[in-house]
Amino acid sequence: MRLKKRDYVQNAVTMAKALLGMTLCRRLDDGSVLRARIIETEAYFGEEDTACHAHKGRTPRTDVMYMAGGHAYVYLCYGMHEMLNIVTGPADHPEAVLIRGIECATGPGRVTKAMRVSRALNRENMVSSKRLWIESDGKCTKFKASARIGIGYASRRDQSRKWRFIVTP
DNA sequence: TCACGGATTCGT
DNA sequence: CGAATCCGTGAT
Repeated sequence: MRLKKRDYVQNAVTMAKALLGMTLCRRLDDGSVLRARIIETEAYFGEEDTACHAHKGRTPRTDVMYMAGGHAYVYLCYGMHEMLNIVTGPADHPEAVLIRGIECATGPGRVTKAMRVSRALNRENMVSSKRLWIESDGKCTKFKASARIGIGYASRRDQSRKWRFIVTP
């Protein structure tokens, strides 16, 4: 079943775990649909999380994270990689889940390449979009938690949080 | 207008 | 493990 708005309006850490095993769906311009099982995620939680892009407050870039859960936040990293995040939580509290891996593509840059996701989908409403959404079969998935990657700029405390989640076989 | 640096990737 | 890569962001 396709996720509804209420499914997205929850804590990003909870959502990051829940998204494991769910299916990321992408309809291309030619009508074909790409589907992939999500196997790795990371949570970014609010201005209090120094690893979160929104920790310095609301800016043109982070504005989308302040929208209600269910929107896509896509940005360019290292000048060359597009990153797909799912905005979660209530409006005005910036939270998001980075999709780090799908079956047959690990690494956030590879995920967007495989699923043909670009910044053109930034701010997309995944509740109503015909181009990007998520489906769940309701099943639980086992996973392991570890520290987030590539956040050396964050506080030691936030670097140590185990907010990276990977499906276990 | 411009200096800074990054939620990475790939090859060795 | 280290270099490539380069545009966007955010402040001036």
